[in-house]
Amino acid sequence: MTPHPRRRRRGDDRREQIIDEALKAFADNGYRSTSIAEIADRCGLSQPGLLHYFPNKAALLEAVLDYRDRLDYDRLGFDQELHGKDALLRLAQLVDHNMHVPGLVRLFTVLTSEAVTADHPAHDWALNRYRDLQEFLAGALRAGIADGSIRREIDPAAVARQVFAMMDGLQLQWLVDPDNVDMAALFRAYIDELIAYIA
Amino acid sequence: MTPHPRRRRRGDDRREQIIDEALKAFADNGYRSTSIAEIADRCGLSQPGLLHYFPNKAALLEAVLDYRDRLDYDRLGFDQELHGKDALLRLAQLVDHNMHVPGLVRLFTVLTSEAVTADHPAHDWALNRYRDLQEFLAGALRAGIADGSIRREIDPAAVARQVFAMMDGLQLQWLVDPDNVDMAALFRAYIDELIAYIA
DNA sequence: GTCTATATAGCGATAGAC
DNA sequence: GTCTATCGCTATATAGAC
Repeated sequence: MTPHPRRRRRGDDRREQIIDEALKAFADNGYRSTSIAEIADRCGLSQPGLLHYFPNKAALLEAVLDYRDRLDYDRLGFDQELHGKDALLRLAQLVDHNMHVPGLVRLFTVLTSEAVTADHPAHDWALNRYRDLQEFLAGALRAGIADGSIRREIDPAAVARQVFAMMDGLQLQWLVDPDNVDMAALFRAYIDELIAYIA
Repeated sequence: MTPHPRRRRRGDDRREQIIDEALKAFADNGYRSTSIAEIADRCGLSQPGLLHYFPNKAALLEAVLDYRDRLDYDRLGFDQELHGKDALLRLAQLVDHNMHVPGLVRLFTVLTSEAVTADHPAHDWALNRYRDLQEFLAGALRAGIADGSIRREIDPAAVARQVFAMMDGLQLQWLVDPDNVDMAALFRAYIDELIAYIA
């Protein structure tokens, strides 16, 4: 209450609110089908009122994606230099958690698929996101090979791609039919078998 | 040339042409972002001219999905009662082939992700498609268990879901970054390991 | 910082002429 | 079978008042 003008500026709150509502809206209907007027409305703003904070729709999308990446990377422990199996188990934990935030999962899934066309404003984001995730896991697997906990014959880059493919594919099936797909259990079963295979 | 009016009606050609162009357009930009005027234009038709063949946009989408399903199910040999490993190898062949038809793959990927919201006109299609595919493969795996070529401990329904998850996830990565993702090789490696594991 | 008003463009669908 | 014309609606973005 009584927001002190020196430290807690109103503008920053508005920005956060807009990003939050935009995230939900993009997750529900994708980027192209969501109007900024609808997002503005959910914030109790007029459409030009929203455009006071973001110059255009693409800039708003970018802010949403930055926010989402920060959440995910924090949860993954991106910087923590995890070794092979630890990184895989961390991913299984992430999928467990994702079942409680369907909105975020839907945002990622809808946007990534929408962004497969090269001219989409989120195409570079999708490309870099896969590269980052793949390098994170491939690095962890290489570390596991180095310390002898993972067999030398396995291909870290290929396994990394397969793991994220399984994760995304299960997310898609879960989103389409949430009551009949236990995403976390299916992913954990895959990870357990994979760990047994690569050890 | 010189189309005989009795057998080869012009209207059927037009319908096929419209479906073909609609498929490409939906694959490029999704359903919601594609206008029927744009599809009509690619066919050398006006927008009301197109609506002479399909009463509305959703009906056109349905025709496109029917067409796509027919292509896929034919290629899978849906009716042929394949046993365990044969069905898995057939899927690997399908992924090989898919690398030559990126448009069809994109159609499926973009539409399925768009259709995760329950009100989307393709939502039921996506749901039934996964159910059909999952039952096809789960049935084949059960047949493999029955004839002793697959271990009794494996869960046919779970493995079937995982296999299609891997397929879809690799498709997504391939579409985002075609030059750096060898979808067919990654899927075949997964299938080979899976066959070794379940045998 | 937020508004009203508006410019400009696109959408799906229908009516009716040829 | 295909067109022009048009309705009613929605979109992004800008101009300018308060």
